[in-house]
Amino acid sequence: MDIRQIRYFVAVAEERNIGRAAKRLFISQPPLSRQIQQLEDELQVKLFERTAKGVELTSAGQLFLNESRNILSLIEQAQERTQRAGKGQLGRLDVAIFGSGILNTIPDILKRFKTAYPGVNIVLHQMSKAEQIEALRQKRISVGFNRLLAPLPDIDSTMILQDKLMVAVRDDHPLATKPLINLKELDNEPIVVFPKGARPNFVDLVSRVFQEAGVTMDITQTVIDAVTGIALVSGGFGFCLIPSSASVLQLPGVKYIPLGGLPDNATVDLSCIYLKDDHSPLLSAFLAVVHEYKSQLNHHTSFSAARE
Amino acid sequence: MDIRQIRYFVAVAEERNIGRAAKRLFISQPPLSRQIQQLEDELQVKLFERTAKGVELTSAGQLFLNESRNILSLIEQAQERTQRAGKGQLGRLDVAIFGSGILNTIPDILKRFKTAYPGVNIVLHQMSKAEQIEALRQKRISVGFNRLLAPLPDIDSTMILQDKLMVAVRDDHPLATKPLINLKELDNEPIVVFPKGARPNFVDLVSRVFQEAGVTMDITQTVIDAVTGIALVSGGFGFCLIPSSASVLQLPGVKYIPLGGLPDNATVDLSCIYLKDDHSPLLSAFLAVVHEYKSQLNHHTSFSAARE
DNA sequence: CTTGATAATACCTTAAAGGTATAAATCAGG
DNA sequence: CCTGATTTATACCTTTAAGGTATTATCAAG
Repeated sequence: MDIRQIRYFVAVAEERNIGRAAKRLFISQPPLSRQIQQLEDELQVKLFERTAKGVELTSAGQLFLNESRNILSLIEQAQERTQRAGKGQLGRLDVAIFGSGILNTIPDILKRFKTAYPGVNIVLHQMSKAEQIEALRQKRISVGFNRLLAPLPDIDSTMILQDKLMVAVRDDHPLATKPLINLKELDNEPIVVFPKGARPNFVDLVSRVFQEAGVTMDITQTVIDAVTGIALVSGGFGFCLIPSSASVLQLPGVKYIPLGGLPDNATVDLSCIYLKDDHSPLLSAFLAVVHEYKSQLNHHTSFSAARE
Repeated sequence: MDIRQIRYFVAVAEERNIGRAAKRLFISQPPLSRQIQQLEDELQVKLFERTAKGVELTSAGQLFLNESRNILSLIEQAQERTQRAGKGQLGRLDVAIFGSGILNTIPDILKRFKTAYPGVNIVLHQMSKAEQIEALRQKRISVGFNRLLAPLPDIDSTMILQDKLMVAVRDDHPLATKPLINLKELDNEPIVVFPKGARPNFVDLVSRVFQEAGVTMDITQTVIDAVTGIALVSGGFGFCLIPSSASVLQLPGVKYIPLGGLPDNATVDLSCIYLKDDHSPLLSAFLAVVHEYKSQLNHHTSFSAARE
C-alpha cells in the first residue's frame, strides 16, 4: 500500500467516478483504474461497486474512506509538525540558570523566546557552572546561563552583558549618602562575598580588583549567592560587592552605590553557553533571540548615553 | 512522501545506522541513504545527524519518529479493519422485522448472527411488507423478514420455514378439548383475522382455504396483527387462525389447536428478502447464518418425524 | 599515517507508474 | 431493438524512479 493509492482512493470515492477523479488528479483514467484494482487486490476487499454511471463505495470501502482520511490528515500533521520542529518552533528546550542570574536579564530573554516560539516548552534547571558544563556534554540541557567562564574546546559562549561592580551598603552607614564609592574607601572594611563553588568566580574577580588597587579586603563572610550576601548587608554584616544587574533586588535598609576607581576590565559578564557542535534549530532560534536582546540592549545604552 | 520512506525512516532511526537498517530492509545501503535524503529534502528538515558510527536523530527527527509510528500503526489498523469489513465481520446491518414474525424465529437467527459476527451492529426496524420493499430499494435496510411474498424482479428471497395453520380458541369453548379441529367445524363461526395492510397477506391465504373447502367464513374483526387477534380470542370474540409459530404466545384462556382437513399448500411461509444485486459481505454472511439455521431446522424436523 | 567503518556519489538495471488506443459493458432515447 | 454516449477495463508502450554495484569521501581509532 502506498500513500498515492490512498489519495487516489479518496479522490475516486469523493467523485464517485474514476474518470472525473483522474482529471482531478491530473492523470489519465486507465492508470487510476489500475491503482484502485491493485489496492483492492492488496486488501483483498472490493472497495467499489462498478455501475454504469461510475462507481459507488461498498460498506468496506466506506470504512476505508474514513480510515484513509484519518491517515492523510495524520500524515499532513506529521509533516507540518516536523517542519515546525525543524525551524525550532516546536519542541523542548532545557535551560540551566544559576542563582543571581535570574534577577532580570534571564527572565527577559526567556519571555521574549516564549513569545516568539510559543510552541517550545522551556524547562529550567538550577545548576552551578560545573553542573551546567557536564549537563551540556551529556545533552541534558541545551543552553546554560553563567558568568566568568573559562574557554573550553567543546563549548561556545555568547556574552550577553557586562555588569559593572556596585556596593551594597546599609543606608545608615556614613558612606551611604555618597553618589559614588571609591574602592580605597573600602580598605579594611568588613565585606561579604559570594559565591562559594567552582572557580573562577565572582570572588576571584573582586579579589583581583582589590589586590591590583592595593586595598586590603576584610572578608567577614563567604555566602552562596548574591541574595544571601545582600541579606547579610541588611543584617549589618558590612558591605557586599555585587554585579550591577543584581541591584534590582530591593531589601529593607540596603542601598546600592556604584563603585569607582576601577580598571576597565573590572566587569563581570553574563553569558550563555552551549555545545559547539549543537546545530539544533531550537538552539539557533534561542541564540537568535539572545543576539536580538543584546543588540537592543546596546542600542538603548548608546541612545541614553548620547542624550546625557 | 511515501509509506515506504516512512518505513525506511523508522528502520534507520531504530538501528541508528543506515547500513544495518538496509540489511534489515533487505535492500542495499545506497538506495536507503538516498531515500532518507529525499525525505529530508521534501520535509526541508534534517532528520539525522551523520556521525562516524552511524546516524542519530535530530529533535525534529525524534518528533517525526513518533508521528511515523502513529502513521504506520494507523495504516495497519485501517487495512485490518477494512479486511474485516470485507469479510462481513465489521459494520452495520439494518434489518426489517414485522409484527408476529419476531415471536421466535427471527430472534433465534439474530442471536446466532450476533454470536458469529460480534463486530456487526444490528439495527432493527419495524416495517410492513411494502415499507420493507421500498426501504430495500432505497438501501435503508439490507434484509427484511416477511411472509407471503409476491416475486419481484429486483428482490430475492429465502424461505426460512412454512407454518401450518392453527386455531386459537377460548379454553371454555366446546371445541377446545379436541386434539385437532377440522376446517368444516368452523363453518359460520365468528372468526378474527389479521393483518390489515398490503396484499397478498395472511387473510388472503385463510380466505382461499375456506373458499376451496366450501366453508363459510364469518369475519367479526380484522385486526393489525397476530398478537391483537389472539387477544380478541381471549376476550371472547371467537376463533382466530394463526401461523403455528405464533403459538408460542401465551394469553390467559387461549388454547391453540392444529387445524386439519387442509390442502398441503395451506401453509404460510416466513422468508427473508434482500436486493438481488446486493453483494455486500455483510448480507452474504447474514444469509449464510439463515441457511445454517434452516438446515438445522430441517434436520431436527425430519429426525423427530422419524422417531414418531 | 594507516585501517576500518560509515555515509555519499556515480552509473547502470529493473520495476512500476503513467500515457494512448481500444475494447467491453451499460443505459437512455429514438 | 438498435445506436450513441458514457463508463470502466485491457493491451501495449514510454517514462520515471527505485534498487543494485562499484567507488569515493570522511572520520575515528590504533
